[in-house]
Amino acid sequence: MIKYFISYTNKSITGADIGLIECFFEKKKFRRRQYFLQEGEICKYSAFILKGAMRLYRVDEKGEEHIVNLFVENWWASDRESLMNETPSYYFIDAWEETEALLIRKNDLSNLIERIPALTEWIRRMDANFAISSQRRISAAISLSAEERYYDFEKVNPEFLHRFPQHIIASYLGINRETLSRIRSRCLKKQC
Amino acid sequence: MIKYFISYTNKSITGADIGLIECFFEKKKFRRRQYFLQEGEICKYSAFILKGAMRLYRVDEKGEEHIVNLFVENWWASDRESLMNETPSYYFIDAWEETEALLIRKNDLSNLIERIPALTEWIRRMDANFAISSQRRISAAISLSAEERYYDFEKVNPEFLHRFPQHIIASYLGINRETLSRIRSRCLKKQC
DNA sequence: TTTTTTCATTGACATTTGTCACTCATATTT
DNA sequence: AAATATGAGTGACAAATGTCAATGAAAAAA
Repeated sequence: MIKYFISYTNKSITGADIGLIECFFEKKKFRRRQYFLQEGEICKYSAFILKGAMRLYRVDEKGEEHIVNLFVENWWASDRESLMNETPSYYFIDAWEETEALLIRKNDLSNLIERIPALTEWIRRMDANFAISSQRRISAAISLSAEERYYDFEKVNPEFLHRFPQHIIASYLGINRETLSRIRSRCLKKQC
Repeated sequence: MIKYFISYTNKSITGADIGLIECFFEKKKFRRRQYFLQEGEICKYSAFILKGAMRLYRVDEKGEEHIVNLFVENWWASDRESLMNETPSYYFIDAWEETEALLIRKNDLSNLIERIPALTEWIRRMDANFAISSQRRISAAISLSAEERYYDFEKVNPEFLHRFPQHIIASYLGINRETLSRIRSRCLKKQC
């Protein structure tokens, strides 16, 4: 489990550090559809996903789910707004697949980062990755049509296509299932 | 100038640290419309804005600008994807207002962070703020109508309303100027 | 196996948003 | 002052996307 971390860093980590890391993280399994966070709760943990997939979504007044983010192996799942400010979350996070994750509390992570320089760098890289994917997503959302967003998604996240059903992908792209279905059938007719 | 940093951290910073920080940052002024980054260039610096406002945007095949982000005082302006991966940027960043900023190279910032623990914490907080605002933006983009997005924007960024013209705000929201104009006039008629 | 759920597709139609063309007002530059 | 750029508003119409309703297939549960 700790291998995931180590393989990312180029700096050496001592055995003592590894012990320290292991004792702050708590391994937890989530069954399909099990909540990691519910609307109104304060997010207490960041979850590093070892195996499986989670989704972060908002539920609107009509009860519709809107997929704000999808997380798979080696990504952090959390609502950073709630975690950071200790405010009730507007979102739900649940396991879409059977999931295994390492949980850590905000303060524990801060402490570890302070003590282990290699971790600092690794976490910054994860933050940068998140920032990059968010910027791409925003750029697509404001400047591409539904169809273009889908093809972009196909190109950037090909593995997601098989892992999540179409209505989840549609929601992630900000369109409804019917529209996505039509985009796909239009594409099949054109053989593209 | 360095005050901006210090006021954010709760930890004490020594005079030596301040000297170190000052010698890595380079102060630069941008005239209105002056580029900080152009499409195809590799982003070499992060810019911490002391005074003014910058915009990050994409230009599509038709030559239309799409505002991906707006930055004002105490925010970092950069294209993290280009900065991080040292790849040519897809975006432009320019000064919308007369702007004064502190520039720093990626490696210099990494070095400073490694040496000054208080900075680490502060930078993490900035990264978290960026993550929070990105998530809000994505959530709005995929789940709200143009009208709802505008009212949300009004609520979340009231200061932007007076600082940027309507066509910039429209683009930021992913709608066109005419639609925004109609949303506003509809609202005036209803006295809301 | 039978029974439910979940997921995908399609047609008819409504609504939202975009496009184009034109006008006016206000800054900004010459 | 005249000329030019910039920003905002509006009508007529087009295109994209959403909504509702119905169907069938496949997967999961009983």
